[in-house]
Amino acid sequence: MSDLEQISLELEARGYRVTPSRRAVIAAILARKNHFAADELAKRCRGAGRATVFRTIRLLNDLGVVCRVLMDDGSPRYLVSRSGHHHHLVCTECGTVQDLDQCAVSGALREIADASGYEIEGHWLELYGRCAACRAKAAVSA
Amino acid sequence: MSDLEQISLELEARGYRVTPSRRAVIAAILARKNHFAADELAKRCRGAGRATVFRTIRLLNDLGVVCRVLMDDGSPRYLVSRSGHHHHLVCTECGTVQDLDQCAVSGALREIADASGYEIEGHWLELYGRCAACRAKAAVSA
DNA sequence: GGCCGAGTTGATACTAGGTCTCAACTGAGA
DNA sequence: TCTCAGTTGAGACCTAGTATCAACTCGGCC
Ligand SMILES: [Zn+2]
Ligand SMILES: [Zn+2]
Ligand SMILES: [Zn+2]
Ligand SMILES: [Zn+2]
Repeated sequence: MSDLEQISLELEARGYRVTPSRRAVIAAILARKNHFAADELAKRCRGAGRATVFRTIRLLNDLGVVCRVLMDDGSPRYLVSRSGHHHHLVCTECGTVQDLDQCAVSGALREIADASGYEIEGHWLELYGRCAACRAKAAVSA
Repeated sequence: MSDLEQISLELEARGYRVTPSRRAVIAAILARKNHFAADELAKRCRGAGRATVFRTIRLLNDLGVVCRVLMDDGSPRYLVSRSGHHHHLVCTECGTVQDLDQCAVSGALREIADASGYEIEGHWLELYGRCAACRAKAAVSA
């Protein structure tokens, strides 16, 4: 079963219609190798208007099919990624995003909750760095 | 020495002029008890135009006088806060922001760097929860 | 005092990244 | 076939800024 079909089934299972517009958006997303900007996808994706592209991205984000990633300049990008709680490691040179399978703050939460009196409900974490490939390239050219 | 004077000296020490417009913006910021939106400050602050308010906020942010905080709905707010690396704990009910004196991820960075091959350069972290006051209020009304 | 030039200002236009509105359309089920 | 909730898209609108640029300010120098 293709990714497109799988996502379609997921949509149907939750009571959403799988329309031609939504198919077009999902196909355009799956065709992107790396992360993408919503506006860029809207321009690239004939078959769905801008509002529908944004709505579909939000829908897929809610479903856990895509993740929203904040780049180091603060601009948002989207990424086909695994669902469930996780964070990303973004290369500041080439933009490659790597999923992190563990949450780097979960361990500290109890301590922070105790010290602050807050009941911690959620968090947002992005990590920025230079990936192995970019570091190797820099080492060669240096 | 007032906060306003202290910040003015800091500006002068870095080669920036302390103009009436900047004084007005800084005074308006210091008058805010909690965090504030840049646009809201621009509306409230007679004595400086919108562009100058935004420019001054950015300047103060660069100087470490104010911090940018992402609320849980993603909207940015600013806060007079200490300089240096730190994070914030935001109450999702009343909006109170608490400075955290320790960085909750610094311990995990080495491990993540080793596992990923990335050289980690920075990160962005916000924590969300319900503060002690809001929890107490909820408990009473329940 | 007068002049210079860098720093600063603010009105306005512009941009990114979205959301809202609303009339038109679609399609699954009664 | 009728119905009506779900969906769509053009376009208006919104927030959070940044870019432009002519005008202004002011410290330093003659
Ligand atoms: Zn890279
Ligand atoms: Zn986490
Ligand atoms: Zn609170
Ligand atoms: Zn930190």
